Amino acid sequence: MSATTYSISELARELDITTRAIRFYEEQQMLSPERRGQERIYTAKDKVTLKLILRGKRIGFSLAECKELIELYDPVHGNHKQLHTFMTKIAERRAQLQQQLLDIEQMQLELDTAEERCLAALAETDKKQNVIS
Amino acid sequence: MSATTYSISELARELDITTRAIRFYEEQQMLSPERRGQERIYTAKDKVTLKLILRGKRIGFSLAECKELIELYDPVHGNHKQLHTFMTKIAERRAQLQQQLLDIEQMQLELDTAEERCLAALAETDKKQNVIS
DNA sequence: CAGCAGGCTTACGTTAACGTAAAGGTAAAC
DNA sequence: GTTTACCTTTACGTTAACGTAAGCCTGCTG
Repeated sequence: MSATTYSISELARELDITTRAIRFYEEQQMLSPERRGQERIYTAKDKVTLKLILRGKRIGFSLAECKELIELYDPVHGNHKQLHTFMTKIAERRAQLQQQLLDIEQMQLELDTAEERCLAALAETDKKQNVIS
Repeated sequence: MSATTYSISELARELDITTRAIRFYEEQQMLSPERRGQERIYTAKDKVTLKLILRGKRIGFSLAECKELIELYDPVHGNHKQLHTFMTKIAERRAQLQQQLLDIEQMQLELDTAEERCLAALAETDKKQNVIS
């Protein structure tokens, strides 16, 4: 069972990012792919990590925050105190996500009314059109 | 009915941002408060705009995107073609919000399992503690 | 009237997250 | 054997979104 691996450009194509970005994430210690000579070899796990990063970014997390999320996802190795800080961070993230849900709901409502106003205005211009034609 | 107005530092305190940020948003044409001499005078509408900006930022929108949202919120004045571009933008934003909802759901699930692993690990260390004590 | 709180403008500094370019190494293909 | 297609490192450039500081005006207040 030879595990599937990826070259950097394969991953870049598949995830629609640049190789530069991938290397940058490695600089930031969010990835540590194996090497065959100089070349970076990525595993399925690396791909998952990258997807986590991209998802984090989509909801406006900084790379630093994404890194924390990845560490949460990592096998827990810490001591009692570390575990508590982890739990605290998880709670914080949860609260943030909750706030974002509210924000998104509100924004959807506003898009609704904005759309209504647009439609109403369109109806107006259509009327005038009819008068002319 | 003298409308309530705010000084820049009042708004800053209330919304928990700096006066610099508020002035910056004005530079970016997202606000245009009246002046009494040199001093900026903010109305309730300005406050709403600022809240829109802050909410946009919380869900990871750039200021440029926030500005678009504000323009959507503005009284519609455009012509037929403009209205259609507006509607398109609204649809785009809606799709983005929808994706964010999915992303947040996924992340919540992952926080769940991360928390479970933490709790499990805590239970382990507690066991050892008991053996020692 | 000196001092302080708050407001203004102008302008340079800073951080994050890459983009872009230069210079070079390897391996298959023509 | 030299293009072509990748890969590498190093390093400077760029944009967004303010932070920070300097220098100045103004209206109280002790």
